[in-house]
Amino acid sequence: MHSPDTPQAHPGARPAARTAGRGTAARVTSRDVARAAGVSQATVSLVLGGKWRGRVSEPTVRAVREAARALDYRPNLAARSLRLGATRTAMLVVPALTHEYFARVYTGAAQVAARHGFGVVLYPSPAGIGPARDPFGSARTAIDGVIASSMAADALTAIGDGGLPLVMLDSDPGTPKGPPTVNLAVADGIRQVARHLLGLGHRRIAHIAADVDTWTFRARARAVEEALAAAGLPAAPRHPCALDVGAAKDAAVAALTAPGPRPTALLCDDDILAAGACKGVRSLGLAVPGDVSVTGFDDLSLAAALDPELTTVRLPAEAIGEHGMRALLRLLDGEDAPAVELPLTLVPRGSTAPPR
Amino acid sequence: MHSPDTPQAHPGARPAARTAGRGTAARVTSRDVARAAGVSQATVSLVLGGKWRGRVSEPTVRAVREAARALDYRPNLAARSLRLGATRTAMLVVPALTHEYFARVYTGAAQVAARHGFGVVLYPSPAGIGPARDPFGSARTAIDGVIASSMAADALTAIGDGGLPLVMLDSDPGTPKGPPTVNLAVADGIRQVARHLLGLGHRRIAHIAADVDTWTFRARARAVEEALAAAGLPAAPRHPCALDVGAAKDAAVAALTAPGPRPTALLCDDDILAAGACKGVRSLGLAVPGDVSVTGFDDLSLAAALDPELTTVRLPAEAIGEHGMRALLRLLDGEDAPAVELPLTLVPRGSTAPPR
DNA sequence: CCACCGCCGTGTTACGTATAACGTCCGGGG
DNA sequence: CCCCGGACGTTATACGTAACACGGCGGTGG
Repeated sequence: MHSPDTPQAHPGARPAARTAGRGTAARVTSRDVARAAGVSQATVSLVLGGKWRGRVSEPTVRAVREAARALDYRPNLAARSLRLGATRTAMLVVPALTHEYFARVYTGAAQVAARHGFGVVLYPSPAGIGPARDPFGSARTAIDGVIASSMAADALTAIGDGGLPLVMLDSDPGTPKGPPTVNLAVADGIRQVARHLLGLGHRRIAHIAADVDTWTFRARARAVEEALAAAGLPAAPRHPCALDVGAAKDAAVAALTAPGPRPTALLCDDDILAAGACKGVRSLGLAVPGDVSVTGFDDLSLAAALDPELTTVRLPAEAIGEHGMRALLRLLDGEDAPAVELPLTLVPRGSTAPPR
Repeated sequence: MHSPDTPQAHPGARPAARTAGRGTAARVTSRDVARAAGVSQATVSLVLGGKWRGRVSEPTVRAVREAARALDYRPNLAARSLRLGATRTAMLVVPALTHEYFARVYTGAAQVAARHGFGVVLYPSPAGIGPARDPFGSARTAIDGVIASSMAADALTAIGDGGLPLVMLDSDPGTPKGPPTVNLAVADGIRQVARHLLGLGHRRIAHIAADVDTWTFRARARAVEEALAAAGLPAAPRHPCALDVGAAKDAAVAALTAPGPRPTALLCDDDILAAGACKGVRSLGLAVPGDVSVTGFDDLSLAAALDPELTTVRLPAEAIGEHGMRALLRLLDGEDAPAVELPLTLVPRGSTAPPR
């Protein structure tokens, strides 16, 4: 119906027909500004670069600035990058932008970046990591550093940082001399959830676990064990499942119909699983939170859209992105960045109640 | 013979001050490749640029390619952009990346872009549109074109396209000689929802409307009127509200407690409103869909996470991004792009049933 | 034997910027 | 009187790539 697109980039691309049809965006260069201001191009560069103290008189500075504004001068970023050998651009690697968490991480990183004159680009095709030897492709020459989120350590080396400054988010901080990390206090978050449930009187808690091998989910699983052990309770039965609503529903049903006394609470590894768990509870004719309490993790917008609203843990996703970007900026300045761990906060809502 | 290696004394021999601790990523240039292959830099550029038909012999071509691969050569994008006057980068302007729809649009656009050697960057700070005269800032020199989604036409001019090629998504196609548009068949989508409800037997339908002044929501509102009128029914009472769960809940309560016979169905402008509407229904002690049917629009992942799952309309968000990118590519090739309208599909699920 | 042409490359230049190195003009100290 | 040095700019250069214009060279036709 619509035109199919060519599978490979055509080598004989057209000369792009500069300013085809559109308004002729007459590129104004620093030399044009210089001419207009009656000075040399070097002076324009000095003035607009801000390093003119003691080198250019104030009237001249004003003249240059005036001319630049009058001509609506924008420095050519490609030329600047070529000259400086730096692009003032960071690349953010995330598994999937459609997951709200990562979109928020991006937002935070971009905000801080913009404040420092940096841009943030996303890793091209999360799914299609090409031949191992060509990780970033030519993009490697177009970025100054990399921020990678929620990646297995080996997956990162598979991508290949290409010797670029690197910051890792939500990743294993274990490696002693590895890249700086910005992490969430996941264990503490889980502990808060557990204490909340225990405080309500729950003693039989099942764990709906995400079957995903990343640091954050491994940390969540371990934290659940530790939190219950600390309360002197037996280990919670663990029901691993894929990270989607349907799988979680099945896992919840399995948890609630397992032999032995029925759990009164389902502690879920994240909000999506919790949504599925709620459906599982109801599919058995039980009520949330009347018969079974359910908790989530992440505080996606989903959590407040469910009925009842999910008791969950808020992740400061934007802050993760912000700190990640700040760490990268420090790296680019030659300093080294300290590891960061951000605190989480429990958000008690309607999906939890004392057991009947 | 090779060119004599004249070791000219560089005036400013910079010892790579920046990369202090990190691995010094020895930049390999096309000239290095040329030396290794025993040819000139021009030949390397020709070969790697793909335009050597009849200009370079096949053995030489192989030698160059071999050398490039051996040295792991990556062309410097800044230099290429400077030379070509084009950056092979598009900018996508969206209101909020954290909205799943826009994240999916980005994904689609990026996919097509990558296939053509293009990159996609996001408009820096959606919230902070700075002084009107400096819309894209210097970024304007770093992009070849703009794809703008869901913007009021005037807001776009406020941003200022800066004379760059422009494609508009989900926007008013009204302007005769304006930019190419890629739109959704919103009216038809609403019609499908309305027919679905009417087919189930509903006759008293209230409209929970988003109080947002963009093309897509204006189109939805008008389509609701038309669809009911076409069925010979009186206009649906319209309850506008902000685009969040809480507001929608209140609006739903208002709709259901208004004087006169109670509506048996709530047609909502999008899934988020539908989620809120469901809560409103239940807050009155009524059931979905037993007492009141509820429909959404967008088919966010949220729709399948709710209980019951939402009857909604699936938007081909990725396809919107893909077509947007293709249209921009055509514009950059000097051709002009036809307006596109993508079809929507109803997704019947558990939130609708015949009225009691 | 020369003119001509196709093949296979090479020399050179320009893109726009940042900065090192180099004047130039003056007032003043020795 | 001479030279020094600060204030104020300018000239020149390099970043890495793409592409234009040119040029040997070997064969071929006249």
